[in-house]
Amino acid sequence: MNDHATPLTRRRLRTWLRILRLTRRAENHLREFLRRECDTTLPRFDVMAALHRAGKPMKMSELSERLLVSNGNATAVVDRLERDGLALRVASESDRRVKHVALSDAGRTRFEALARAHEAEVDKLFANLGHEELDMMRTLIRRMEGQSQ
Amino acid sequence: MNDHATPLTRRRLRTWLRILRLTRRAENHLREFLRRECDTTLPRFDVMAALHRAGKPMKMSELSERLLVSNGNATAVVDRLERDGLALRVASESDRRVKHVALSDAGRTRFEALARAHEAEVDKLFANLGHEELDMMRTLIRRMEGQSQ
DNA sequence: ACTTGAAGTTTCAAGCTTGAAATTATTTCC
DNA sequence: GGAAATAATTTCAAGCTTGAAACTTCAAGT
Repeated sequence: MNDHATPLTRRRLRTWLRILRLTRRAENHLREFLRRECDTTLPRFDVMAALHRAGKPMKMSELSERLLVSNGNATAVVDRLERDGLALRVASESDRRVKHVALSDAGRTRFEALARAHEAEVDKLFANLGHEELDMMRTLIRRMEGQSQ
Repeated sequence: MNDHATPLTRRRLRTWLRILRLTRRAENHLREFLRRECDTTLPRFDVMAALHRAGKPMKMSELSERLLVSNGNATAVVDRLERDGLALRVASESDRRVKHVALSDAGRTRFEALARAHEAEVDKLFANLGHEELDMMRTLIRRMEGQSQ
């Protein structure tokens, strides 16, 4: 057992490239799906999902941290959602530096439909994996992130 | 065994979100690394890697297909690499619609240094995983892509 | 040769994304 | 209380990315 023909370093690189490819393919598929079927984009969906999940107004910085994007990026996407009436910005009362952002009623309604369609599409994408394989996948990811950051 | 408390659909979604987060984190880390230590960007690195790997001039369309990006995107990145003297475009002799793109000598030299640094950084990122876990990861990815798509 | 359709690439507008600088507000420390 | 450091957000330029339209060239059938 324990075939070390390929050095560990090389195998880590190959694995990373495989993960990257998988993610790109899935993202491309979902982007296309959201565009064609739902007339929206992935970044907008991600922001709406984060806001919906939070259930209460979020600070701009919480949003960008949650989504792993820059502050400037969050500002730009929220600007567009706000322009389209899907999100609202409210200045915080306790700290006037802070802006709270939340889905509007229209945004919440819109997102709930989007979320159902998106979930169904993800279900198709991962149709080949069952419970055990999915759990194994998440276990490996958790281990990967173990202490390295 | 076989705990189905969480429905399969929901578990597929959770797993996808975990993969997405892992990929984003790793990409952010590598982008930052390439910027700070190597004065370059991820898209440029990806294009150079594809050209280096091919070992011979590639059609623009082969490049964008390989990288899973649009043709317009490949054009833009190659434009910048060419401007910086790292890549070369040559019109095909047999088909005048086709442009072949390859690394210049400077580009090849530059990439070889970049690749070493990049590989070492990926090695750090995945330091927590050993041979078996990496193989398992790739097996799961292969199965995921099984017939869907 | 001519038309029609398809293929390869670029161009373009719009949107996404980053990192740095600027702006405004708060906190801390004299 | 005032200066200086810190924090939250926005602004901005540059680059990335897409999808559609335009352009050039090739292939096939007439």
